Amino acid sequence: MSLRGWSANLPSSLSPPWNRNPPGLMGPVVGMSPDKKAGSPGSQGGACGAGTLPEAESASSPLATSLDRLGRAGTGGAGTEGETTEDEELTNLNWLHENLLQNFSLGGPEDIEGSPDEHPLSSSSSSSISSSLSGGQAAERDPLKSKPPFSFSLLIFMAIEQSPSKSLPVKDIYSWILQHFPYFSSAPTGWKNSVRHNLSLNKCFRKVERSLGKTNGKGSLWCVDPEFRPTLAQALRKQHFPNTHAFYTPPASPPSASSPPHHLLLMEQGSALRESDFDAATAMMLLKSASEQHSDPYDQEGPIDLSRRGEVVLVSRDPQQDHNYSSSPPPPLSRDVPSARRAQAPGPVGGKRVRLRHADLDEELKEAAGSLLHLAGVRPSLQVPKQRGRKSRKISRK
DNA sequence: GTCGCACTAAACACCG
DNA sequence: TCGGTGTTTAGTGCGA
Repeated sequence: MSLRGWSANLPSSLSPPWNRNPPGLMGPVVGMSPDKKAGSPGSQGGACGAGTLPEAESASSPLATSLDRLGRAGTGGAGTEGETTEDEELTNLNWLHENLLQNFSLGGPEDIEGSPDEHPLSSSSSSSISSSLSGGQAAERDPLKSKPPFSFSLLIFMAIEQSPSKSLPVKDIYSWILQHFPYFSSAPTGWKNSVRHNLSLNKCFRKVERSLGKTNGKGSLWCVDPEFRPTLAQALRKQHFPNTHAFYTPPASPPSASSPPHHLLLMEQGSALRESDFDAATAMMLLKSASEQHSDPYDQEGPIDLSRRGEVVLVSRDPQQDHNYSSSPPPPLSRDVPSARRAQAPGPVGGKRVRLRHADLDEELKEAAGSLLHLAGVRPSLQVPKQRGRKSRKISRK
């Protein structure tokens, strides 16, 4: 069954956005004139961080934990694009599973058991990446090349956060996106413009002067404003797992029981390529965000003891932030926060964080666990985040 | 119907 | 001069 096949079996509301979206999704991308610089994306991919960004390559982040390894392998990080093999991803996913699922004992192990030996992860996720891509069924690949269910801001966020130095030049951001979302490789360069647009306008991102000879001109480094890192992480989670609880909540019958849900079928069919990719990134971000709150040098709140479920500094759960991770009181929340961001004093600013109550923390942890379950293939009937992406754009606007 | 947000496109300026 | 980068503005579509 093809991806289209299974998606066709689902209600439209459960269908992943990239399938739910008609060809009009990113219509301009598909229908627009081919990228004049079509070669650039591919050619840039190999240069991700290597050579062009020594600081990113060599920088050993204080946060360089296993999570970072995960991130690096997932991104190709300091390596080249081609070096990121499925095995690496699988290894990392295994690590994720082995370490984190076991460390996260929030809802009880029954939530994450799902018979590890028969874990869908072992038979799907990473292997599906190559198999799906190497398959000759272009028609089935198309959906996989649909626009990822992440906003550009989140893509940038993931790219930056997965870099060892937590900062990337735009070029490497391009590369990361291209590497993880091949959709963009066939998209016109307009998306690059959007990336830059986001970098400039989204106050979540800050430009860092490059110290290595390069001054301000080309190739500034971009990093995530530490103040917004948790917010972005949460936005990522929210965007990807809006209804995590739906599957986090232990089902009446285990997912792997006699009546496997759609998602398991799909995983078995190796059709979850893109999603698995997303999952890896998302789960990593979730976990990283959790760990980085623990070690974020910018975090003035000090280390977080997950075992101490009293107060944890997390972002506000203001529904508004579900869609606007850049939201914060001082600057306007409107889409374009141009000079507001720059006018804003860099560095941590108090008052943006709220302390989550115990219940909220539980919810966070549950969501994290849900993400891991999702990563492991236990997914909520393809509960894909509410796709904010446009479904269709008129090809001819002007 | 309105509003906010994400996205796209374009133009322009700056820098190497 | 050219290409990459960064900024800004305008317009569009979608979901809440």
